[in-house]
Amino acid sequence: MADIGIKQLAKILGISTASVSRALNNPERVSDAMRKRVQDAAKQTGYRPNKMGASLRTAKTKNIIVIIPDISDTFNSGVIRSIERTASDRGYSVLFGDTQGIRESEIGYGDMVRTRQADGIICFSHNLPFSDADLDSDNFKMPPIVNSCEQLQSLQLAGRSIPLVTIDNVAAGREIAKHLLDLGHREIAVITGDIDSPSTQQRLLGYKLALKEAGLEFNPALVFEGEYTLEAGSSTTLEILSEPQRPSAILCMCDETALGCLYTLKENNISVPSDISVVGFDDIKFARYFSPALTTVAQPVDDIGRQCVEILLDVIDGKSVAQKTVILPHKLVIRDSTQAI
Amino acid sequence: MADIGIKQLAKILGISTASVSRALNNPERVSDAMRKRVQDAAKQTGYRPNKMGASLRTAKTKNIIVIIPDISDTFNSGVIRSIERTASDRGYSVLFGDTQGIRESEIGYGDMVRTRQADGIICFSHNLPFSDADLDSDNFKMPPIVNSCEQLQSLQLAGRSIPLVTIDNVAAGREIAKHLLDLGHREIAVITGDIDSPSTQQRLLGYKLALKEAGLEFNPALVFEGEYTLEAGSSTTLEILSEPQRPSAILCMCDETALGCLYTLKENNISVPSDISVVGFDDIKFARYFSPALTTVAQPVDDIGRQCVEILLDVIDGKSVAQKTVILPHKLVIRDSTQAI
DNA sequence: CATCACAATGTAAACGTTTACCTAAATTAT
DNA sequence: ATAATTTAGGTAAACGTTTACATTGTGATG
Repeated sequence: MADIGIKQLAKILGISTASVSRALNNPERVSDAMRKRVQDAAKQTGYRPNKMGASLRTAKTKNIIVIIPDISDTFNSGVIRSIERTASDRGYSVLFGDTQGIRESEIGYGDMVRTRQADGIICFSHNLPFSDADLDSDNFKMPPIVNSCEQLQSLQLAGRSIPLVTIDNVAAGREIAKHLLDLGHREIAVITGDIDSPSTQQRLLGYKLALKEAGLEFNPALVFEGEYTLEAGSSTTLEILSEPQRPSAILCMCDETALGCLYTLKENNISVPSDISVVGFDDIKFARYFSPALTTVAQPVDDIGRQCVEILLDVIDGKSVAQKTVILPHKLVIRDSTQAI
Repeated sequence: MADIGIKQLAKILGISTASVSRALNNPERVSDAMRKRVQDAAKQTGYRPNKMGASLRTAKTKNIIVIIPDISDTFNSGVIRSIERTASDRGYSVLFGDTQGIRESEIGYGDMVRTRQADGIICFSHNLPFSDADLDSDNFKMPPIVNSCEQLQSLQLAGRSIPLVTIDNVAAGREIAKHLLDLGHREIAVITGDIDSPSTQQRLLGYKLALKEAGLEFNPALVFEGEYTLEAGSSTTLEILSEPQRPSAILCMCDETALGCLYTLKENNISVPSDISVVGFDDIKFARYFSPALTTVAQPVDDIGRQCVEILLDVIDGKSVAQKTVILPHKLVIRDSTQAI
C-alpha cells in the first residue's frame, strides 16, 4: 500500500474525513473509542497528513524564515542554532536565506511570506526585506517580523515599529573601551564592521562616550572601516601598522576581526598583549582557545535566538507584544589579550 | 487593495485563471499581448501566487531539507552555506534541521518529506532519517536523499544505494599520517570523532595504512576517542598528556579538535611544533589564523555543498544519477604546526 | 412525557493553484 | 475552396486538508 490520504483512511475505517481530522488534531472533540481507532489506524497505515493541504486550508505554514547575510559567520550560526531549536520545539520549521548582503536577495526572501511559504521573518539585516516600492505603497501590510541584533535604519521604518532583540551595543562598546582606558591605553585604534550598520555605529558611539568620560579627545584617524570577517581583521590591521603612529590597543568590533588582527600582529612580530592589547566582540566559541585568549564582549547567543522566535510567534499569533524591543545583557570577558600599558 | 488571488486578477482582466497561470508560468503558451497584459497587471496589483496552492496541485514543494547534527559547527556551516546558495539558484528553498545527533529528531525531520513539506533530503548523519520500522516495511519507498560527508551504516542500507558526496577519507587520513611519518614521527596519538562515525573509522583506517607502509606496528593505546568539538580537543589532549609516554605528534580528525588540542598544549607549556606536532582535518577558516597555523587536510566545502544539491535535484527530477557516489579531491595543507622530529 | 441541551459524527464547501480537455478561430495544405 | 492542422484561450476538476453547519442520538430537566 503506497501513500495514503485522509480520504482513504476514512474509507478504510468507514467514517468521514472530518472525524479523522478531528481525532488527529483535536482529540478532545471525539469519543475515546473513535480517537483510539483512528490513531491506531493512522499508525498502522503510516498515514502522514499532507502539510500542503492543511496549510492551504488553514493559511498557516508553520514555517518561519530567517534572513541572514552569512550563515557561516560563527556568531550568526550560534544564533541560528538557537533559533532552529526553539522553533522546532514550538512546532515550527525554519527556512534559511543567505543573502550575502545583497539587497535583491533580501527582498526575494522577504517575498516568501507573501507567497505563503512562511508565516513570519527573523531578519539579521538592518534593511527590511521589502522593496522600497512595496514599503511606500499604502496597501502594504507589514508581515510578522522581528529583527535580530541589528536595529533597522530609521528612514525605512517610517514610524513603524518592528520588534528587536539585541544587546545594548553602545553600553557594550563603552564598556570594553573603558576596559582599555582603565588599563592606561590612550591611543586606541578601532576596526569597525560595515560603517553603515547600526551595530557598528552604536559600538563606535560607546567608544566615543568612554573616551569623553576619560576626558580624551576622539581622533577619527584611529577608526578603520573593516568587515566582520577574519580576512578584514587581518588586512585592516596591516593598514593600521602602516600608519606613522602605532596605537597601544586595537578594539575590534567582532571576534573574527580580532582573530584576524591577532594573526597579523603575530606575523609582524608584535606581541599581544605586551606590545599591543586587542579586544573583540561577540565571544565566539573560538575566542577563548586562541593565543592569547581574547578579551571580548559576550553576547547571549542562545537567548537572542530564543527570544527572537518567541516574540515572532507571539506576533504571528496576534498576541500583542508588550515589549517591542528586548535588550539582553552582555558581559565583558577579560582574558589574556589585554594588559596595562 | 489587500492581497489578491489568481481569481481576482483573472476577473480584473476579464480572462480565465488558466490564462493568468499560463502567462506567468508558461509564457510561451500564450500570445504576446496576453503575456504582457497579465504580467503588467500582476506587477501592478502586487499579485503573488500562493505557493501552497501551487504545491498542493503540483505535488512539488521546491523545498529541500538538510539534516545536520550541529548547524553551528564551522565545517558544517560552510557546507550549509554552499547548499543554500546553489539551492536558491535553482529555485529551491532550504529547511534546516539541527538534530543534536538525536535519533528521534533525525526521524522527525526525515518525516517532513512524507508530509510533503520538502521534496528531498540532504543528510549529514550516518543514519537514515527514518525509523527502523519504516525501513523494514515493504511499502516503504525511499524518498530522494543524498548523504553528505558521512557514508551510511551498511546495515541500514539493506542493499539500497544512496548517493554520497564526500572526500576519500581513508586516502586523506593516510596522507596526513604519512606527512607526520615522513617528518620522522613514530609515536603519533590520534584524537578521533565519534568512533561510530564512518568518517572517523575511515580516517583511522588511513592512519593504520600509513603506519603499515612505514613498517610500523599500530598501537591501539595511541587512539583516543573524542568528538568533533573544541572542548573535546582540549579535554582529550589532557588525557593524552596524563599518559606515561608522550607522543611526538597528535593527529586530530577535525580542526576544531585540533584547535582545542593546541590550546591545551600551550596551557601546559608544550610548544608546537617543537615539542609536539599537531595536525587537523577540514581546513576550517580559522585554521590558518591560529598560532601556530594549523597543518590540515582541506575539504572542498563549496563543491561538496553544490554537488549535494545538484545530485539531489537530479534524483528529484527522476533523472538517473549516473555516478552514485562522488569523491571530491581533498588537499594536504602544510602550515606551521608540524615539523621534523 | 415532552422538551432541551449537548455530544458525536457526517456533509460538503472552501483554501488557491495547475492542467487535461474542449472549443473556436486562424493558418496551412491540397 | 475545402479539409486539416495549429494556436489561443476557456471550463472545470483536482490536489488534501479543515471546519461551518447540519444531523442524529442520548441523557437530563420540567
